[in-house]
Amino acid sequence: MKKIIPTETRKQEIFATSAKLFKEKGYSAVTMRDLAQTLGIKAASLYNHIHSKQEILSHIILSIAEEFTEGMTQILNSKESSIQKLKKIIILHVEITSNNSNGMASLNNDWMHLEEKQDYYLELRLNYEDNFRSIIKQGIASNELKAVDPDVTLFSILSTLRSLYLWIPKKEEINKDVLAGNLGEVLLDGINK
Amino acid sequence: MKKIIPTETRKQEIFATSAKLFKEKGYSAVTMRDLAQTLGIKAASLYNHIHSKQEILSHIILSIAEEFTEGMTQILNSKESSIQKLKKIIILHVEITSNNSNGMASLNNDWMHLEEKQDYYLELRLNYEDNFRSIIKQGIASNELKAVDPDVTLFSILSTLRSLYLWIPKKEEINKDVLAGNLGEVLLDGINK
DNA sequence: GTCTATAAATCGATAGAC
DNA sequence: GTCTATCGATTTATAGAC
Repeated sequence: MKKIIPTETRKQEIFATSAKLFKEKGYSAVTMRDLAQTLGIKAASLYNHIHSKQEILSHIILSIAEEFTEGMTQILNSKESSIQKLKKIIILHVEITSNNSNGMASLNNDWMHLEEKQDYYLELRLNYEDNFRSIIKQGIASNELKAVDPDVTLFSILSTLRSLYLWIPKKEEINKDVLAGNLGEVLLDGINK
Repeated sequence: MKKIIPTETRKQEIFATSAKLFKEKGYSAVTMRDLAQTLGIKAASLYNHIHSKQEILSHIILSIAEEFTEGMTQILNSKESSIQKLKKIIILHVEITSNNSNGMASLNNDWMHLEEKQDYYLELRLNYEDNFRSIIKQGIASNELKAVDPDVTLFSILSTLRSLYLWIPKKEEINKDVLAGNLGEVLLDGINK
């Protein structure tokens, strides 16, 4: 009796496996044969589930980007201190990265290989950074944060949060809340005694 | 009269142009024809100066990696406080990244496409991280630094420093010393008032 | 839903003229 | 030192049998 996998499940499996391979070698270096072989099928069979390699990349990156956009919107609408908003942003990154660390690699490193959807992705990213920066500026204005160059602060925190995908998979034993807490300490309070 | 470019100069030009293209699209997505066209010659002509595409990547990444190794050795040998050593590491990253931000992109994102030299690169990187971590641990032991998880601290600072290549090219008006100073404030003292 | 076979384009690299 | 021409391998994607 032949094992039949429903298309929708197979499609999710293709996205997940692709993200894993894209993280290891990057979008351009992963061939449809690599992907098929990892899934235990032939390359041609992939096209019964997806239309193109580009569609895979598009789905991986944009689904995460929209998740970040949604999270940022909720944080902006919450009536809390700037420090609390920054902590919520840290939690947002830990949460999304924990659930999809492979996809985060594509979002960080392979967005430039997006074709039709690249402009849309860049728009989401720019808006996200603008909102992030506005929270930092608000924190400085309300005297919660030190008056360091907001761009340096944004760059520093965001660089760390964007690199979480490299680090979280190696720290599986650690609790997400503990990690977010430690990151909040280091990123907000510093390490100098 | 024909313009003749000495091979050694041309070779440096090939390395520099490759690093620029590798930063934009990644090693795998840049073809020898892309590279040649940017240089205004034909692809076949490249092979009068270099032996393979792999040789280009190898040179770009390993020359920088060895620069970091050398810098770290000097910092380790300096008899200073842990805080001062950390500040020197920040300066080292700002310095190297300012001089070669395109190459830093390859070092960060394309090291997995190294072939013969990959093990050597990974050895240099691992040693660098071990030395970095030992400075942090020493700082905690001597009561200079807060007793946060050393791995979280290492990850956070190193993520920011490794991302400098994305940011420095956009901030050309800024002085390197000012940038290193601001980064030291944010990374070491935090932003919370 | 998966397969074999193959199309059409592109890849890194080489040979040899100038 | 650069060129034209080309090789052999590999790429994404399609057609059609089962």
